Amino acid sequence: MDKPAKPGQQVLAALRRMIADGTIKPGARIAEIPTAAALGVSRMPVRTALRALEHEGLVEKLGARGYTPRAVDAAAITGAIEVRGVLEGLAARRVAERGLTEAEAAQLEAILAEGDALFAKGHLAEGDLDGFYRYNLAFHDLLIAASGNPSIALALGRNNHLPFASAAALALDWDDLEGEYRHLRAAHQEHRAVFEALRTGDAERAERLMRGHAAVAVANRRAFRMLAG
Amino acid sequence: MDKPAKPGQQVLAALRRMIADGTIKPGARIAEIPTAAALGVSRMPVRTALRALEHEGLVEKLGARGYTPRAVDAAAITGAIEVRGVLEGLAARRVAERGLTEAEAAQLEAILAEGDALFAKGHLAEGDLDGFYRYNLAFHDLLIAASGNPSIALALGRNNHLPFASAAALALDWDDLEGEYRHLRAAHQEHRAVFEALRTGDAERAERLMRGHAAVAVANRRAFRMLAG
DNA sequence: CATGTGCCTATTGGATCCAATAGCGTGCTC
DNA sequence: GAGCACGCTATTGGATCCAATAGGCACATG
Repeated sequence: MDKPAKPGQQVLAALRRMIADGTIKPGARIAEIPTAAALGVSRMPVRTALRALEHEGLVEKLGARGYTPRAVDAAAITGAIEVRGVLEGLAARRVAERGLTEAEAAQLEAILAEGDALFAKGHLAEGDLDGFYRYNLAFHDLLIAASGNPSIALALGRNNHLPFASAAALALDWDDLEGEYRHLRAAHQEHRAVFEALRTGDAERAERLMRGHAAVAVANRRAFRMLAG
Repeated sequence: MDKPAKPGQQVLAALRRMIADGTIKPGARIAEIPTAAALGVSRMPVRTALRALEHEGLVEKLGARGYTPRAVDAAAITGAIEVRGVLEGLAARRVAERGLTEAEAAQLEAILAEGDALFAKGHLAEGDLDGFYRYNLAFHDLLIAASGNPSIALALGRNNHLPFASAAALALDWDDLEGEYRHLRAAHQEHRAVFEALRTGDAERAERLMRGHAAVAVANRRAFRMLAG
């Protein structure tokens, strides 16, 4: 399981990482040939990856002189999180309006039970962060899938690539695990509240809750500290 | 101006058209080699175009057996329009919250004046449809740009490729020009209402109006008739 | 007769090569 | 001395070739 990654995917991941961690600074040119040489592949996967990153909005074409990373500042991240908020809010609204099916309710309950289990003992254990990651993602994904509107998932696909913008991107402060425990538990309780709104068919409330749920990520100071540092 | 199109762009446009007009039906396989042969180019631009269309959500990968057009039904279009509604609603909200600058207000007023001129004489002339198209697009684009959130424009980029989903896609019933005149004038009046909400800083109202403005496109029967026929 | 296995072929992904193009520097001219 | 034009070079886009892979079919076996 260490090396099954296809070359093309590795190039894409490598470029994403380099852009994210500042190895390639915004404003710097990204040409195909040097990049391909540096990564030890041909120009082809690099070209593919750059086109994909352009579609994702991470880089922008620089005329006929290659690409350059798009500057990603705190405002951009905030904007992406706002977009996620309204899209997931729309998903929640639609699910509430349509009403939960038996199967969906059972599935959501099962997912939320995982969350309950994580926080039952009052603190975070080692594997719990990974557990929360999966639980959180499952909740959001199921909600989006249940919305019955594929355009929502499609539109969300973009934002998830920006750092900290995705629901999957947990910005954890490892120096303040108690604080993080409270944050994550609050998020879990918001999930429960959304679930109640869905069950009762309160579309307005479901949308509002879901929007607010995304907004808390904006308040996470850790993300901005990392940007500054 | 007849032949300046780059080969790659032509392939992309050709595939889009073929998918839109049903030359390639959903469920049918799109393989690189036959497609390239049919279009008289090599596999490379076809590959590029298919990747782009996949990002746009018009086709989906069929395992290792090529691509297939995504089925686009009335529900999909409705969904895309809903997404456009919440995104443009978010843009309007942000502009209203932040307040219009002098320059933005003047620009919007100039654009709206174009709309006023179009409807002043009480009926639609020949070139007016084109005029409305440009006016409408200018209004929406300016609003999105003024939101200061590039993620909105990025997310909207996806939906505009689906037929009838974009603000630029006017579904006109050429057999009922009087009815269309009323529709378009109503849209123009909604623009005016949004502008008022922006000026007064009523974010809630601006968002609601903008959402409703997108929703009227859903009610347009013409789109569904075209789908059926 | 059904099922599992192994080979074969069709198809995509990657590498290398070639052509077109745009930017840029230099030199000439006014 | 400044501006324009020409040619050069760097870089992307396209074509062709090769390798890896997955799906399908046939055959053998239980």
